[in-house]
Amino acid sequence: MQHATPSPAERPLRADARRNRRRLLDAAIALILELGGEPSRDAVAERAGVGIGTLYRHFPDRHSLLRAVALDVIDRTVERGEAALAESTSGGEALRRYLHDAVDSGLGVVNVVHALLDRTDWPDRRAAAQHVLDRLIDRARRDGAIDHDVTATDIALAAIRFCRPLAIGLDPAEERAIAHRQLAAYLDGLPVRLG
Amino acid sequence: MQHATPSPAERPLRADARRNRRRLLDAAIALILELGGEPSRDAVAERAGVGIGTLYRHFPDRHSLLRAVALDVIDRTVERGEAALAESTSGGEALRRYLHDAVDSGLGVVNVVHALLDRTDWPDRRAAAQHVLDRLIDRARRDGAIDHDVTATDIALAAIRFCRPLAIGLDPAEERAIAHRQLAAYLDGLPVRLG
DNA sequence: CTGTAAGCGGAGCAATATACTCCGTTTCAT
DNA sequence: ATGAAACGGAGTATATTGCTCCGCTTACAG
Repeated sequence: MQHATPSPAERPLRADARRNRRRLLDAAIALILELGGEPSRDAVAERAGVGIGTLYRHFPDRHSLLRAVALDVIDRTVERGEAALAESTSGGEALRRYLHDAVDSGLGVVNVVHALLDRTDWPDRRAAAQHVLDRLIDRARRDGAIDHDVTATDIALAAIRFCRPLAIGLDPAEERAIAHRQLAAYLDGLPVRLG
Repeated sequence: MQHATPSPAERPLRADARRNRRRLLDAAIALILELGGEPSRDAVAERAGVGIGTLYRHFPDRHSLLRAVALDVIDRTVERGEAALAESTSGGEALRRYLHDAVDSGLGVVNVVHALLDRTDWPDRRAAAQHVLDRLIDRARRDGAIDHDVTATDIALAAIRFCRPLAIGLDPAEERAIAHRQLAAYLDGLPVRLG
């Protein structure tokens, strides 16, 4: 045990491997958002412009692709949540911005994946997401932007509803535009006005 | 060609056949609402407590079950829309009632089915649904309940969004309760208050 | 009560879709 | 230039689903 044997995960990926991994993730996200369900492996590989062998090398078993997709999206959402918290002038504005960002960053896939995955997966990330949301709500409350009867569950469920793809054959831009419009109206209707 | 040969469709179904048909429809609706997608034939038959042969006798080809489900739900929705129009004291109230009824009567399956079916199917019913919606909006506008920039498309898309199953493993009652809460907030946030 | 046609169930086969492996070829990094 | 890493995709195994067929059961008219 002289020099710690570097676990294989540590070795940096070759450039093409990193690129393909990213492509697979993006393809999977796009497909899930489009069809509102789990896409077949072959479809993901084709969409990514990559061989199936490549998909299996990066994501060997049934769940690992979905897991990776969920982590990717959650991380992005948490990051944006932090930014919203840091940069917004009011709690209401931060919360509103967070939810609109969630629509844009594809949080919808997490909902879809969530249904397919064991809840015991990635407890840490879920905790991180939960934590950001809690802080957002807390601040919005302290600023008087939302009532106390608006719970974290309400917001989480709203995120699920408004981020979920309509799966009606709309193109992604239109889909997002609609989600933003509807979300805005919903937020306007929540007890007490959001900044 | 003496006495007009009665087309087979005309002969009234035997009592058990009618019961089973109804069961199949209900099972299909429940399954679609639960999993947010097309259920397998076998699953529908099992849920209905009926043999697969029976399913195929009633709905011989790929689309006929889905079509029947959609017609069933649309008819119910149109009916309720008419009632809302007839019984409500204001246009805003009628529109609000219509949307909440849509959540209850499983309009969500139409969204799901819609994506799987050819749009050229059942043009008549679609027209009927469209017509009720148009009248509801027209009346709500005349009553000053909604602005002119709230279009029929907005309302239709809202119906799609709020009726769509969350497919998160909630039981149906909870699912509906959430949809009602969210819909209410959304409606409150629409330009100009609904009666 | 009885006969019979309408209806039922579900085993089982065919078709399709999906998961996953394997290995010769290509690309990257040094 | 060369070895290690990664790639592609044909091909096979497996699961899923769609659908048929026919012997049995049930409704209901007479």
